[in-house]
Amino acid sequence: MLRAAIDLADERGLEELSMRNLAESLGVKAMSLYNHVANKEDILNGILDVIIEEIQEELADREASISPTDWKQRVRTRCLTARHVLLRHKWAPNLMTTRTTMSPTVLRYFDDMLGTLIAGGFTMDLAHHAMHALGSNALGFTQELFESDDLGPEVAAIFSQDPPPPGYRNLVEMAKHVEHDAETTLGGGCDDQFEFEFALNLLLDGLERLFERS
Amino acid sequence: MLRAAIDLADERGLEELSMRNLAESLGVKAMSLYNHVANKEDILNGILDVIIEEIQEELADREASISPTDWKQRVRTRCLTARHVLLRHKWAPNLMTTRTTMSPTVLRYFDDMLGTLIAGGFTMDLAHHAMHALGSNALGFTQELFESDDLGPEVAAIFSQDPPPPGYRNLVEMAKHVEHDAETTLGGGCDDQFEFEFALNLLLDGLERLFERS
DNA sequence: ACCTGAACACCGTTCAAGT
DNA sequence: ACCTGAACACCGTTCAAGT
Repeated sequence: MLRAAIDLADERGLEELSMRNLAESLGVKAMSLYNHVANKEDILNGILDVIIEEIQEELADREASISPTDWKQRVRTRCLTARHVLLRHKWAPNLMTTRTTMSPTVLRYFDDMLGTLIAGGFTMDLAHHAMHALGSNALGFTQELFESDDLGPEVAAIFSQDPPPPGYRNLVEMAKHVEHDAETTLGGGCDDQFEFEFALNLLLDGLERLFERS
Repeated sequence: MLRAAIDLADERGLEELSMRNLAESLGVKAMSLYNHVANKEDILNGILDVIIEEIQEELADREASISPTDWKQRVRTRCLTARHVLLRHKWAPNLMTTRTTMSPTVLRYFDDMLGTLIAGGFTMDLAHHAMHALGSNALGFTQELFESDDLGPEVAAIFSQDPPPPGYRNLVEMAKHVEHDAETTLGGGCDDQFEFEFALNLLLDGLERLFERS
């Protein structure tokens, strides 16, 4: 049933995941779902747990070859693996940011990350701040505030004016620069994978410096 | 009207912001709202614009005394000011993460941030990546994945067991450590302000190093 | 134990009708 | 120009009734 919910979200989006739609995809009526689950909240928390388990499974393969004390490589791998799984479930970040309570599965996931830092020699204090600083990177996503593919008509107008209107000149120039640089672009937009790794490396390098001084 | 929507969200939360409730708070019927706005989406985008404008106003005061070329201090001030405004509107981050199109007002806000980096001497390339790396920090929030105040009964049970169950030991130890450390704690939870600034400084210091080598 | 139809209290939104 | 009642197509959820 959680599987069916995930498939539905993958194929039709999060907003199409209603009790009625989910029931239909299972060949049953909506009210029957309440025999297996307390409410919709339960389903949403449940599918997130399944996603986390997917990440953990993929991690088991990828982490095996890395030294337990090489915290930097391990943390990087954890974040990149999470991101790899989330690419299959693009709705997951939006769901994660709206969840309010944390399940044991998610807790377990964070415990592994924290354990990686401790095993690498972090003090409890630095490890604590590091967990917060990694933030959503630990779960494989960054807050995408630049949905450059879906700019509305008003914004499109700003970018097509020549000369560009005052107050928007820097962004227009940046857009041109990005477009003309074949190395950092993918299909006209930004290279999300590169940007994710750039931010992640910034954080990891910063933590490494603090670690070496502690 | 946008003012009324913001007040409603401030007082009763984002989920209580419905067309019917908003209309009632204006002493009018729900259908009347459609004479002033195309749909609810318009309202949500509109109140975010108002929030951005609040940030810009507060920035006008705080930024005046900082040198235009001191990008680090300026960016830090921008992020902290945004955060300061968001503390008055706790629902705003959740709303920002679900918006899909960007308004000219938001665009303008990002243009100012980008301009700050350019004025500080950043290459266009580094400035571009910096904008992505700052992510939600630029708008004053980090993805709070640790809502430590609202842990459900299952999670509470994990933290109250002695000895702690395997797989959760690092987190339990960290929780104890944080609780016993009066300097880094506020009311038993984490010091969100400290964590925000910690992550922000990590990013700023990292960018500074890249800047000096470019 | 599991399913279901009918109903309830909500949504956002449309439309024809009022002033 | 602005407001409104009635209605539509949706929600999540409850409950009494079926097997």
